Amino acid sequence: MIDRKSEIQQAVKVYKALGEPTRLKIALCLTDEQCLCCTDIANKLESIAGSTLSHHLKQLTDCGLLDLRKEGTYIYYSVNREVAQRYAPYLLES
Amino acid sequence: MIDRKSEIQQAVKVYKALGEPTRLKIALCLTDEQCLCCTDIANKLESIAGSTLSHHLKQLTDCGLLDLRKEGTYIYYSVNREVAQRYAPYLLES
DNA sequence: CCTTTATTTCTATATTTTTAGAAATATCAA
DNA sequence: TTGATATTTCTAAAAATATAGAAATAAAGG
Repeated sequence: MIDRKSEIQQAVKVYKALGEPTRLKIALCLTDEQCLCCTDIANKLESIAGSTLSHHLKQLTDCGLLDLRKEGTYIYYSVNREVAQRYAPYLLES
Repeated sequence: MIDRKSEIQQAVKVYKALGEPTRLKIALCLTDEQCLCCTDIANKLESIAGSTLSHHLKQLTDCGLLDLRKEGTYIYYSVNREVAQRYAPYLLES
């Protein structure tokens, strides 16, 4: 049972997550590349501290926009297509 | 000629505008009601200062998400369906 | 012209967010 | 166990944002 209020709250979280250039870039490069780990993503962005990236990835996963899969020491991130489709299908164009 | 970079910049602006509860509510009530003036919108939100509302409406129009039409002393706002469709069709659900 | 109403701009304050260094945790491999 | 790499958490500082009061602007009507 998802009520209107909590749905709006998720929408706010998703849009807040995407409303920051670094995080939008992360989301866009994950839709291109399907699945990347933290270090791969860091390499795609000019220069970013690991702790900063971790913080951004947390926001993107907390709102449901990214899924993650742990594999040994690595964590692979990918876009949750259902959430993207609902709130920001723009991400899935290309 | 819209290049990739400025397109991403607009996307960031749109998502930043929607990533704040008051502004998302404004956008949602405009998609419901088609067209409202400042004062109408203020009445739909529990309590908000005129100056604050003005600030939010500016952000929503600057990113292209809202259109406005001046009529005498009044300014009527409405959702730009093209922009909403592109970046956040969620707004147009009903 | 004066008054009223609608809206914006200016200014200041409080809150949130972004950023990254340093230390901590986790997993793997030697 | 030790060492190396991946990632997170803690902490603090700098920057951005949200909010609203007060003054300013704009349009309409008397």
